[in-house]
Parts: sequence; C-alpha cells; structure tokens
Amino acid sequence: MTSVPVPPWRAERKKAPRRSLSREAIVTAALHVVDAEGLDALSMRRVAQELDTGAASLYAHVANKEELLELLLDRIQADVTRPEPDPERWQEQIKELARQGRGALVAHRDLARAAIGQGIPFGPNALLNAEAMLAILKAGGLSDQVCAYGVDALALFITATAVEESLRSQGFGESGVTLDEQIVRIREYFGSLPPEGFPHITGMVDALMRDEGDERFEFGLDLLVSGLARHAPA
Amino acid sequence: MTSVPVPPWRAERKKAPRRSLSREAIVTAALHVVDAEGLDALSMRRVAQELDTGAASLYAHVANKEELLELLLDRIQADVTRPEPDPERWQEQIKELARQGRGALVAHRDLARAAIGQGIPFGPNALLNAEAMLAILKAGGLSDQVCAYGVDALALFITATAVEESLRSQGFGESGVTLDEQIVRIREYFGSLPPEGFPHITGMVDALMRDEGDERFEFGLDLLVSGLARHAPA
DNA sequence: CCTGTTGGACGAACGCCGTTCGTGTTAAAC
DNA sequence: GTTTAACACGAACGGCGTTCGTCCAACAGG
Repeated sequence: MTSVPVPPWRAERKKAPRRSLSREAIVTAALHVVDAEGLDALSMRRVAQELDTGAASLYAHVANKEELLELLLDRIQADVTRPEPDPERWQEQIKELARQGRGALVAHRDLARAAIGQGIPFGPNALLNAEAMLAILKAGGLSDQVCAYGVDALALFITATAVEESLRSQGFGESGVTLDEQIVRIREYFGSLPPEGFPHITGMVDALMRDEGDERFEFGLDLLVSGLARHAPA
Repeated sequence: MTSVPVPPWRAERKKAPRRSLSREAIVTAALHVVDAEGLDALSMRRVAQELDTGAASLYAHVANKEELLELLLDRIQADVTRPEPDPERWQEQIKELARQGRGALVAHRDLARAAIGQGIPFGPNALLNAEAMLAILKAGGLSDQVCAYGVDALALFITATAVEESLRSQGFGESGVTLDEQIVRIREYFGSLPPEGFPHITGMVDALMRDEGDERFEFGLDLLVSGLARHAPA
C-alpha cells in the first residue's frame, strides 16, 4: 500500500482542531475587544471573530451575553490589591480601595457602563473586594448597619464616577469631535444661557467645567468617607 | 350636479389625516411604553405602534433614539417643584430636591438606566433643576467649586440609587422569580459562603440585605449633605 | 379653479444584533 | 474498533435602529 497524497482540496480542511475554546479564553477575548473598540463594539459575533470561530460556539461556555459581561466585570476586579485592615488608617485604606476599584473600571474604556444595571455583583473577586471593604470599615469601629450602607454607597459612587469619567474622556459619544472642542462647546452654551434665568450656572461655568485630574472623584469620596467617620465612636 | 355617494370601498381609505404626530406626542407615547412595559421594551417600532404609524415616521420629529431618550428624561424632570432658596434650611431643601429627583426617576420603572451613560443633561427642565440646586447650595454659603462638585456628586448619587432601586424592585431582571424569592435566595447564598473566607459578609447578612423603605437612600444622602455642610462657613 | 411645490407619512429594505437549531466532528470510554 | 457524549459551528429566526424612495395632503401663486 503505497502512500498516496490526498487531493489538495481535501487536505487541511480545518487548519487546527480548535480545541482551545474555554470560558477564560472567551472572557480574555471580550476584554480585548472592549479595550480596543469600546463596549458598544462588544457583540457575541465580534468576540467569536476574535477567536476565529462563530458566535454559536460561545454558548457552550457562556450562558448568554449578560453572563459574559458579569464574568468580564469580575475579571477586572481581580487586579485590585486588598490591604490588611489597620484600624488606625481605616479612612485612608477605604479611599485607597475605592481608588483602585475605580481605576480598574476606567482602565477599560467604557466598560463601567456595563456595571450599572447589573444588580449586586456576585463574582468571586467582587465578593473578595466587598469583604475587604467591610473588614476595613468594621476595623474603623462602625456598626454593622453603617458598614452595610457604607459599602453600598461607596460602590454606587465608584461605579457612577467611573461611568462619568469614561463618558468625559470619550468625547461624549459623538463622533468627529475632539474632547476639547466638546468642552469648549459646552462652556459656550452654558455661558450663553440667559443670566436672568440661570444666574448660578452662568456664574459658575469655570467651577462646573473644571476637570483637574481626579479632583471631582476625590471630593465626593472625601464627602462619603468623612461622613462615615462621623458615625464612628469618638 | 346632484351629490352622489362615493362607493363604500373607496370611502375612508384613510380613517384620519394623521396630522397629529409631533415631538410632544412621541415623547408621551414613549413614556407610556416605558411605564407599561419597561425600558427594554422601548423601541422605535413600539413607540410608532403606540401612535398607529410606522417607525420611519418618527424620524421627522426626532433625530434618533438617543435624542428621544434625552427628551424622555427631560420630560420627567418637569414634575419636580423647586423651592425658593432659604439660607436657614438649605440642607433640608437640598435633600427635598434630591428626593424629588429620585422620585421622578423611580416613578417610571427602570427609566433611570437611560439616565446613566447619557452625559450631562442639557434639557430645559434639567437645567432648571440644576440651577435650583446651585441656588440652594450657594444660599448655604458654599464656595463656587464646592457647589459645582456638590451638584455633580448629588446628581450621580440620585441617578445611581434610582437605578439600584429599579433593579431591586424588578426582580433583578430574572423572569418567573418574585422579588421575595430572589432576596431569600441571595440571603441563603451569602449565608452559605465559607465563614473563614468571608467572615464579615456572612456575619452581616441582615444588615447587608436590609431594605426598609428609603433608609439606604437617606443614609447616603445624609452622608453627602452633611459632608457638604462641613465646607460651609461656621 | 387649476397647478406646482413642499414637507410629513410610511412601506420596504439594509445591516446589525442575541440566540437557537441541527448537523457535523472529534476525543475519550468502553 | 466501536460507541457515545461533548463540543464546534453554519444557517436561520425574530428583532433592532436607521435610511431610502415614494406617495400624498395641504398650501402658494397665478
């Protein structure tokens, strides 16, 4: 039986066995898409394309797009480092954790938008972070109820400011307009409002539009943390 | 020329001239859809159906769906009543305005979800409400910058808690499961976590899941307002 | 009264989307 | 070597936002 070459049009019909698909790989691919093209570009077809396959193949590993988003959000929570609670420094530790949580979100374009409207996050990393925050608040001497409401308010604030930031740094979704142009435009609009009807808005344009690094976030964060501190025993 | 009745199959080919379409009517119809079926059911086709027409007809009055959502959000802001600033009561007035803003959102199912990720609202009612908030804060003696960051933080908090509330009261988007069942389920899940890994979550289940009216919202609101008060002159 | 113009109404279609179904393929179990 | 169960995946379904071309009602000018 001499070996006969197979007809070329039959050989190599599949280049690879493609046995590589997995939850992890899918989430990683989805994160690549979000980082490269933004949340709106994240579709099942687009993720599948990233993996050289079809959209249907994803459903063997992921229930639906919503679950994929949950996995995505939990994945990025993995890179916050949780400090050992130090009762003396609980306020600064809370702030540091909040900064990291926000940083993890804004590091991935407008992914934060997916975090809103997703209910309580139950992923393993989300739970670890929540536990860490509760531990720090508790170390600060706060009551259970204040701790509970506190993490809730902080989580809300972190997510909301992350969304705001991603909108701010992405030209407000409009195309063909740079961020600076858009800001100038808004300033002009605010300035052009009738001063008799909007004395404060027109009078505070500079303060309203001010955007110096993380000042906005830090201001709100301090509001919350120092408010929580007032609930701590003297 | 005696008047001859037109053949019945020719008469009334169109029941009405349908000259009724307008921006106002479209926004009203859209609000009906959201109130009746939720934000996910709000499509251009669905709104058009509500007006006995086709989706294409809407585009003569509304640029696109995004603009329709903006109009919708501004419409519901119309029913907050803005108090005359009273420097003696500025904290309570801010809280009252915040409660109304949140109330307007949660009164329309999960419409709040559309408010996130929409940038700064520029509608007339939104501007009036922002102006009113600035006026009250200013009457409280706060600096321009504190006023500006303050309204921002308050607006973020109002929207975020409204979204949270709408999720909470709508069974977390899952179908066929009542709200109470879902809450019980979450409590069980939290309770079943390994206590050595999650001592605080497992120890605070009751505090974490507590849902007594607007306690959560009022707690966070007081955090923010009393934090702002610390920036006021003594 | 006729005619020309114009702006809104609207059916059909385009290119997306999330998801499902049926079939093909392959690697492990027997 | 054969069976079996899990995975891969093309095709299709119903729905979406939006655009295009056509149609028609109402008005303007003669």
